[in-house]
Amino acid sequence: MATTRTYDDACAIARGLDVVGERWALLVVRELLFGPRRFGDLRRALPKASTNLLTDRLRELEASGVVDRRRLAPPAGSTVYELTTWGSELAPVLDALGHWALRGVRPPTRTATLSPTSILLHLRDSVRPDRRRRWPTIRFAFDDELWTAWVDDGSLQVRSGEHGPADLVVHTDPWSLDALLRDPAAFDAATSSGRLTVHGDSDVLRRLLASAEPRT
Amino acid sequence: MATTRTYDDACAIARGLDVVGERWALLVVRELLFGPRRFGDLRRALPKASTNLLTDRLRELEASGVVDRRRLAPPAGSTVYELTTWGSELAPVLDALGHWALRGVRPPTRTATLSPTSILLHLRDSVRPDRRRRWPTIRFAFDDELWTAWVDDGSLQVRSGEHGPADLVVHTDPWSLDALLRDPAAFDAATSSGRLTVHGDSDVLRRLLASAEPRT
DNA sequence: CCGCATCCGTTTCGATACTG
DNA sequence: CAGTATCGAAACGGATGCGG
Repeated sequence: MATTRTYDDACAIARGLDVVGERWALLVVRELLFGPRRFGDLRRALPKASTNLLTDRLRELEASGVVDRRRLAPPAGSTVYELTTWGSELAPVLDALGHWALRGVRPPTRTATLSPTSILLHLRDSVRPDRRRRWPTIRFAFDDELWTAWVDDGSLQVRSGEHGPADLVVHTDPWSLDALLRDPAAFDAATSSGRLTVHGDSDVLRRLLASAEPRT
Repeated sequence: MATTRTYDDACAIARGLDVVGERWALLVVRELLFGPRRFGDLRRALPKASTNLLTDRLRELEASGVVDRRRLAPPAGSTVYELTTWGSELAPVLDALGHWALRGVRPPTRTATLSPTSILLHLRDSVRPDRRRRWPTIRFAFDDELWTAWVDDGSLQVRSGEHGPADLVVHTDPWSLDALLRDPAAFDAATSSGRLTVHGDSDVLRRLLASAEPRT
């Protein structure tokens, strides 16, 4: 059964929390920021949320107009969840929360999870790709889940899945990418140890990582 | 007993939610945005939160560095809660959430509560005081709780309590002020019915309300 | 496998009563 | 005024089952 409790407070902040304030709700939204995802994708991205909880949140977010549930055309026939227009407008809220947290929160634990979406969000917010250069399209492959990234107007754009052809393909995992964002100089060590594989011009990724602002 | 559960997710958004994602936490922060408040003030502002819950949230927010608990000097001797510097930096998060909610959320119910802080937040975000005019300091009195508002650099500033002398004093309640923000033309009806009492130049308040953007 | 539904122990919430 | 104590209800979290 889905949660329906309310703060019954007329303030816009409280009414917003009525919609996205339940536990895990904003993390589901986070996972949908870069495009549609299947139930199993969300499960892998949020392994510490139980399946019934995921189901409940998706139903509630669907009922309140934040998420759309869509069945893909046969023969694929699978169900995908994606943000509505209104739901995608939560991006500034998540951005503000993430930037606030970075300024004062304790470092993550050793057992913490890190989803592809999370690290790509962080990559997008960290890098400052040189506007004068032409940047090719990058395909990120995390354990067979694909993302597409490209530079538009001086900032990195990311979408889930294959958005057209890519000029280079990067196989890695979220934690290795996180380590490279902290220390871009470890690029060669990551490739030679197999934590990072680049098909195509690896200098593109090297330059992108090097453009990241130093971590606070 | 205070809540200590965690998402155990390395993403900054999740770590932020570990701190302010528990139920009622962000509404407690909202109530502290305009300055220090006592436990009883918070209780009146959030009447639907039980007292033990308020205690738990305040303790957690204190432990994580969002809220400071301070005992006033004798003879007052009362305890007040106020945001730390980091805690006050949650303002953009609450702003973003409130603005997002206004664009898509259902209207409040008939039984909803509306705290002085909530309506003053809305007032502050709605009005566009004319920069060319000199605006006097306004004291708002809601049921013996006082706020001070003044115009600085074209926007309304609000603080809880008495911040220096005020040029006019406005006695009202949150719902009446909300109604006037929706319909500034009802100003005279509000004064003659006693829902609004102004000591001083009432045209100041009239002009301020009239500068509000029409509601979406 | 995917997308849930059901069951069940634990934690948190919410309401009321009570104390220093 | 500023919280505790208590207790039933609800939500969470983990495991398992099940039809497609």
